[in-house]
Amino acid sequence: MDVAEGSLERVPVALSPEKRFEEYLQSRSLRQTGQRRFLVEQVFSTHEHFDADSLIDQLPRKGEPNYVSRPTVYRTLKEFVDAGLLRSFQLDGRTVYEHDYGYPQHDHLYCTKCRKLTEFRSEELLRLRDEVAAEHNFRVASHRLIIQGVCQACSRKRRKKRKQDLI
Amino acid sequence: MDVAEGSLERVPVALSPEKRFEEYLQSRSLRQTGQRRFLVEQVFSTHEHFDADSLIDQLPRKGEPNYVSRPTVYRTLKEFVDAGLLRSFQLDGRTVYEHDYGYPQHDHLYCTKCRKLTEFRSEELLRLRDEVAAEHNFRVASHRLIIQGVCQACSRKRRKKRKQDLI
DNA sequence: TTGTATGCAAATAATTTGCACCAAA
DNA sequence: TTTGGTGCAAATTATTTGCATACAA
Repeated sequence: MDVAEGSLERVPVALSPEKRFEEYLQSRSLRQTGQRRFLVEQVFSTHEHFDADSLIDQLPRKGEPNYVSRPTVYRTLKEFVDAGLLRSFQLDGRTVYEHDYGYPQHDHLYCTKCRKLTEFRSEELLRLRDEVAAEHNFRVASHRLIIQGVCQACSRKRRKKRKQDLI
Repeated sequence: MDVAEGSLERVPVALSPEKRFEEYLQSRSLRQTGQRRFLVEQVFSTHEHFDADSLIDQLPRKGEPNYVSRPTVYRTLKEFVDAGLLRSFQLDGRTVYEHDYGYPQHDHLYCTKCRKLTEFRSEELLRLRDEVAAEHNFRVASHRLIIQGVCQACSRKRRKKRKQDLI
C-alpha cells in the first residue's frame, strides 16, 4: 500500500514503545520473544501508516536473520493494538495501522488519487462528537472520521494534465 | 449481520427508486432485467442498513421464483451505488449498504455490543469538515464518521447484569 | 442480431486457525 | 518443566472473475 507519513508532533511519553510493550507483556504474563522485540522496533522506527503487507515487505525474507512469519506478524499487530501502541482502521478493504502511543488523537483526510493519508486535529470535532453522543445517551469509546477527496498535489496534477490534453 | 433500521425522515424526491434506476440504466444503455427490477424493489422495501449476506438471506433460494445468484447480487449492489441509490461503507470488515437516494446526509453511532447503527445529522460537522479541508487545500468528495461505543439499551443491560452478579 | 447480463464454478485476497515443535520464564 | 509462541500449511470469509449461455433492445 502507498501510505504517507504523518504530520503531527509527538506527545511526550514516559516510556519508549519498546519499554511500554515489555510492561504490557509482563502485566499479562506473556513472553518477550525475539520476534516481538524486532517488530516493535521496526514498527516504531520506520512506519507511520501501514498495513500488514507493506510491513512484511520491509521485513527480512524467509531464511534471513530476524525472519518473522506472516501469521506472527498479524498476531503481533493485534497485540500492539491491545497494548495501546497502535490503532487500526479499515481503508479500501484492508486494515491500516498507525502509531497511537506517543501520538495525539487525530483524524484523516484521504486522497483517493494518490491514497495519501493526511492527519489533522480538531478539538471542535471532539466536542461535537460528545455532544451528539450525549443527546443519544450513547457512551463513546472512540470515533473515526475520514474525509475523502483529492489533495492539493493531485488537484494540481489534474489541472496540468487537462491543460496538456488541450495542446 | 444484525443491523438496525434508520431513524431519519425521508427527503422528498421526484422519482421512486425504481424509476430513478430505470433512468440510470437507460442513460448508460444498460438493460432492465428481472433480477435488477426485483432487487431494487427488495432493497427499497425492506432494508435500511444491510450487507450482501443479510440481503441474500432474505431473497428466494435457488430453484424458487425470482432467485438471484450471489455474484449478481454483488454486481447489482455496486450498480445501485453507482446510480446513487445506495451508499456503502466498511464496518467490521464487511461492506454495509444504506439508502442514499431519498435520504438526508448523515453519520452513525455504532454500538459495539448490539451492533446497532444509529443515524444522526449534524450541519455543524459538515461546516467543520469543509473548514478543515479548506485549511489543507483539500477538495472534499465525501466523508464518513462513525462514533463507536455503547448505546443506551446496552448500557442498561450491563448495569442490570452487574447487579444480578452481586446477588 | 448484437452486445449485455446471468449463473456457475473457480479464483482472489486478506486474514485466521490447527497443530507439531520450540523456547521463555 | 510448563505454558505460551512460532512457523507451516490449510482453512476462512467476503468478494470477484472467466466463461458459456440466456436474454433485452
